[in-house]
Amino acid sequence: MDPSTTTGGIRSAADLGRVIRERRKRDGLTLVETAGLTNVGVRFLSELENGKPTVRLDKLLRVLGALGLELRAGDRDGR
Amino acid sequence: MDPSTTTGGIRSAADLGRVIRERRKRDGLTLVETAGLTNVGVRFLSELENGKPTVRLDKLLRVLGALGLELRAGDRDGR
DNA sequence: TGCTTATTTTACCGATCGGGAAAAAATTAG
DNA sequence: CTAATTTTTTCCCGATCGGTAAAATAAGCA
Repeated sequence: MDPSTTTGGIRSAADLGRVIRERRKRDGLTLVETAGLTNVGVRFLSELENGKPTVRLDKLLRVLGALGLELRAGDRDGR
Repeated sequence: MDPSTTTGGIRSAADLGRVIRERRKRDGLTLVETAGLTNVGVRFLSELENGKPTVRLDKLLRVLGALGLELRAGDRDGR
């Protein structure tokens, strides 16, 4: 199961941070590089990946986009 | 296709707002009610549903949770 | 193993903005 | 036209985030 890059449900900032970091690593990118191509600070990116709960949506979306990720919303029970 | 409550990809705050409002309406809830059970202000909720890009993640997640929604991240191409 | 280098985390400062409460204004429903 | 719902102000404290530098970790290599 779970063949593609689908993640388990994201219910917390920590979950999200995990997903992002995992993807970034998979792409062999450093924080500095990623920050550069997303127009966010390195510090922000680090905090984001570490599950800071109060990050702003726009910044978050920018990072996801740059990493080729996209969000989806659905019932908690899943697929 | 798309049998469950799966949404198209969420790439902007506007997309997200749309999903949230749709779901809230489907549940027959008012902003005041929803704000109450999510511990966020009515103003925030209104702005969120109208696509304010700078909302904070924690508040956002709280609302999604209260509405029985969950986020998922995957490749832009989808499933 | 120990050392060097690459990467990440954290501390500061300052400008900017988020969002709660409450009420008025505006839009929608009945 | 009246009641209900949503949007928008106002006041305002507290926190975010960028840039930068230093500290702490992780990686890489002989």
